[in-house]
Amino acid sequence: MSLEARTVTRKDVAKAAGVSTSAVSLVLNDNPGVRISPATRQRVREAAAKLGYSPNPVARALAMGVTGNIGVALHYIKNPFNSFTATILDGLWEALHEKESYRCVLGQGHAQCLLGKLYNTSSVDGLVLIAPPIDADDPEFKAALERNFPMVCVGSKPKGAAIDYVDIDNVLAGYQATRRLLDAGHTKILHLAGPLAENSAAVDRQTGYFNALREAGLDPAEMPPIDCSFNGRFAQVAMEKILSTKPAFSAIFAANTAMAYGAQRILLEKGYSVPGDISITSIDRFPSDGILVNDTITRVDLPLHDIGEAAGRRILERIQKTDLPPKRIVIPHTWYEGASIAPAL
Amino acid sequence: MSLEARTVTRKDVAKAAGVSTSAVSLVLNDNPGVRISPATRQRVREAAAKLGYSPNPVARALAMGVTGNIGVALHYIKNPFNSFTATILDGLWEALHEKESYRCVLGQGHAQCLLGKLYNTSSVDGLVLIAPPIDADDPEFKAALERNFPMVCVGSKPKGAAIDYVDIDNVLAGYQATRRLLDAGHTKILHLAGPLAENSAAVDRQTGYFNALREAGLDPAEMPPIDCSFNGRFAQVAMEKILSTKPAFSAIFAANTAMAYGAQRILLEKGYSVPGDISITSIDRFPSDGILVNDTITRVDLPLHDIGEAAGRRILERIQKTDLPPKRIVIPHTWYEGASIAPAL
DNA sequence: CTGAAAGCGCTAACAC
DNA sequence: GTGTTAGCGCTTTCAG
Repeated sequence: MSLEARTVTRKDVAKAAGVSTSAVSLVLNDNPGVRISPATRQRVREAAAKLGYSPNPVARALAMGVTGNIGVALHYIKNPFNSFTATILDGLWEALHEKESYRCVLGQGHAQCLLGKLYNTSSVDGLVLIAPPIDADDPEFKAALERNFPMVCVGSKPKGAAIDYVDIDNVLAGYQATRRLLDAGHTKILHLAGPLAENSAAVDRQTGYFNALREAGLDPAEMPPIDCSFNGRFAQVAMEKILSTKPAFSAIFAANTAMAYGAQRILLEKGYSVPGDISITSIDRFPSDGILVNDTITRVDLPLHDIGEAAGRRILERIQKTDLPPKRIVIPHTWYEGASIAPAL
Repeated sequence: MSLEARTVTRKDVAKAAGVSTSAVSLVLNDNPGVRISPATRQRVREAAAKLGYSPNPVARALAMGVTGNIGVALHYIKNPFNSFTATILDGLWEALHEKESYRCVLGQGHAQCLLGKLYNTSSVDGLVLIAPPIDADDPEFKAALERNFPMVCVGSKPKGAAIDYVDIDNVLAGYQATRRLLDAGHTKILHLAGPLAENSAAVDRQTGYFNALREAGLDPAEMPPIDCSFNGRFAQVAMEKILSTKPAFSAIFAANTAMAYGAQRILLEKGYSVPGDISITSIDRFPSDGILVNDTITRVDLPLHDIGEAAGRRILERIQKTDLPPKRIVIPHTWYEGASIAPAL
């Protein structure tokens, strides 16, 4: 009897109720197919209640081989809980609580310890990877994939991996954002891309951009997209550099709004007007906290909550039936008409 | 050998390395005080690496009695991941990853299952309660408290509970927000309070409001605060009702910005100008995503990130030394001068 | 220095 | 119907 009161276990309940320990399990788990006299049930329940017994989830997990929690791998190095991930989590959360109540275990997302720390065979029953910065032949990732460990990717996936993948149609989104500018008469459209090397969404959006240009008879090679790493700062730096040479564009398609705002900021600072001189489109969402935001950039709106929800439902599905074929789940997006586009001169 | 490859265990490693299973543990855990021949160590490590062995965390947790993860109880019924909690989590996260890498287990926060589901004696090593809607004599809560189970409250705490509590000085904040209006010459100040019945922060802010009024020789009883439950909608409803009778106030102190914006919205709709006709102060923060927000309400700024960080450090401390006396941790806040105050006429 | 053995608390198959 | 028993995978004491 140490400082902390001894934890009450099945044994105590069994003794108190005058039954065997397994009887306790059977009663408390309402094990179907096993019938126990109502009198016994009653006694067990009472004893459990009186002693304040609740089964040790760790022991239970060890015995049953399931933990009841699913891991979420966030990868944003510095601030994993921005409003982007938060909205996804919110949707995920909702899905995970629809039926049984799974818990979310949040894991650090540095590539190396991503899987090793979180997954580890049995600490979680499944894994939701939010825009994972892993590549397809990461050994841990490959092992998990081969073992058929339940995983679903959100918003981006390791190149070429056969794995569930939830996202919008990024090619379409990139196409629409570009097309909108083309329709307004713009022909010189600068594309601020995301991290093309590691983010499949960035690549897809760029593809959409290329498609739209080609469809309009323009040459994508004329103005190569700029990799700003989905980062507003980088976009600012890039813009400054570009503007220092005479700009040969009248519009920008930024692959996310952080870059869009970064670019806009510099444009305004340098005396350009938006959309007067330069039009902008983007792909992203806003924090929907009911706070009034300066909501001006015309864009594809990301249904983050829905994406999270779909991911949640899918991981549950996959935990149930571990041998489902990998599936791409496309969430429909919408278009938001802001005030960042003007007709080309 | 079922569909899923058999998981590789200590035994396999032991066999492969030609040692006993305990030797494996000893080597892999770098158990101090136990010396093992470098040759053996080497062989064990190699075998483990080759087999891709990693210890089962559940079994380990059961054997050691610690899980390495800390539970976070969110209570916002509908959308737990708003930018408010996200910012706290972000700070918490940072603290939890400073040394060893604890994991966060997120739990549903409905009062009943809050503790029962999450805490359960050994599924988590400690608990961070974010503005918990529990009361001090909830049996589970009391039991945990008595057992000295590591817990810390953030932003609000069960009335009268002897428990660690991290927050700003809400009385001071309420005082400052009110005082600022008084200094501008306002004497009829409406207070939109939070859920006074269950949220200690709301109560404290109200106390600050009362203090400021009294100090100025005004009678707090003249215009009773309105409980809007920290909710923008409720604030809107309340405002409409109040405005339908001739408003007898020239300023509003809203205990959070959701209410402030809710109130402002109705005021604008009804043709009042802010701050022309009505001045507003508040206590809150904004999403700092680098997105341009319409940042006009003058207010006390909530250092949410710092609060989360402090909570993380504290829970770690408390896990280490389980018998620390309960402590109130006050995080300094700052003042943000927006544009929502005009001198009283 | 190494290996055997006893749990951690729970579940589930299997006799009684 | 009810109780006994053998693990789940790991740690750790205690002999060898």
